Amino acid sequence: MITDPTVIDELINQFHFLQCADAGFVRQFLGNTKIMHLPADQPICQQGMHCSHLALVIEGTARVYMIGENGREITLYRIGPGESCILTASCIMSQKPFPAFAVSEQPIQALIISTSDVVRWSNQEQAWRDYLFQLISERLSNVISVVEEVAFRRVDRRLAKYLLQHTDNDSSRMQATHQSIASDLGTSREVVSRILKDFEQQGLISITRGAITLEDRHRLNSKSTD
Amino acid sequence: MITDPTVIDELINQFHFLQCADAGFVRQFLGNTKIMHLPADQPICQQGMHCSHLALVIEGTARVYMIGENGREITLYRIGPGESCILTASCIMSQKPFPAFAVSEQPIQALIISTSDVVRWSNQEQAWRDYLFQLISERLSNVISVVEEVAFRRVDRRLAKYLLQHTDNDSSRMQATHQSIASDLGTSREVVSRILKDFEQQGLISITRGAITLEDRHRLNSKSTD
DNA sequence: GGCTACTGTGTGACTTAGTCACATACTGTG
DNA sequence: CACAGTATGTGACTAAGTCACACAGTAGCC
Repeated sequence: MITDPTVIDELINQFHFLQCADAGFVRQFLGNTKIMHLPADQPICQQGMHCSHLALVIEGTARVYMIGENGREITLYRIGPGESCILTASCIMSQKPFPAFAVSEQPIQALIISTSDVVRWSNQEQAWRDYLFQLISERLSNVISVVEEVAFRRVDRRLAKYLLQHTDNDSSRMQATHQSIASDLGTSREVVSRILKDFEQQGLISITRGAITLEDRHRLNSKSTD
Repeated sequence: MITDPTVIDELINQFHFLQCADAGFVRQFLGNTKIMHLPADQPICQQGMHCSHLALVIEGTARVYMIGENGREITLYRIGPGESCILTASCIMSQKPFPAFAVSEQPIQALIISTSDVVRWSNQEQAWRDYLFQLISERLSNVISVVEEVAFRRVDRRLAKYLLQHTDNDSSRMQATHQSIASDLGTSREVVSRILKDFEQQGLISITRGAITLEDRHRLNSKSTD
């Protein structure tokens, strides 16, 4: 049950479907959900789990990833504000176990919705339904582009792109260990270390423990495309 | 418009949602769809296309795959009777371009539904909606398991599994070129050829032009798991 | 039959990736 | 400053992908 009008305003602002939905639904929605807080680096879903709730992220991010037999990881996608762990939704709608892992990265504030409400509302309110479809579709194309990456693209180019995407244009600096990068890309730490070292020797980046600074975004960009 | 009562019986039998749906919807459904025939090896969707129709497969199969920069292919999943090119549905619901390719493998007989009907019915009929959610979710987990395969599993083991999955227990023979196998697995023809040759030398299979016969399913199975 | 074009397969040499077993370096805590 | 814990570096090796080209089976055609 959510009552604070400031919070309600924020929610309506962030979750577009609440703007399109009719007033009765919004009332019901606010009456049946609650806000949850979760610290950073907490597991959210385990592989094989059955999901009992759907979380809509208000603040913070979560990472959804798989673990291979060898212990290597690969990130499927991240969930940010306004999004939801749609794999959960997908599991709810198809009643299958969750095929991956999810963990909070930053502290998370999220709306919690019970599976029964998820299903009920999807039969009742078009705005909610559209939101669900939208998210699942989004994730499907996310995951498909992950397939493309791992199946076809060279690690050095993927890494170059990754560095560009994870830094601002001005600061050009990112906090990350080689292991965390490897886990995102689905490769091994040694490979990342070697390629980074190579980039450094070419003057594209500079490396310090736990952080990387881009020195030549332009040349790095041409590396990433070929 | 579909009127033939035999055909209607078959459809209701094959598409479960028609059994759950109310009579009015079924009437509407049959009134607004038509049956299409497509020969084998015809392109269905191109990457980047906007989908104008959804096809529900009655008979035959289609393959949904991606092509990498280098020309290599990887199969994301196949669509069989009772299923639908749900990527299309996903594109329809999220209004995004199609991120892959689809091609008929065997001759296809399919129900054609316009995008507007897809959307309209999803707002109107729960059985149809559930069918869509179910399919998209299914595909999402399909594609996720493809990620797992390519990111973590060795090609020889994936190939062993592939051979077992694509042969009956009794005949143990399959028609396929090394290239077609490579395109399914997302690797290159040479790699498949070499591994197959290796399997042959170990007495697990025998190879003839365009076909493979399994000689020792049991040992092949232990190869596939490790 | 024999010629030809086409498709399918084999192979070596080379590059890129991933694995394993370590060595080494940095950082915070007491 | 010593220590434990985390982060990175490196060589040797295996697995996978690329490239160039050889060669074998098949079908059509005269």
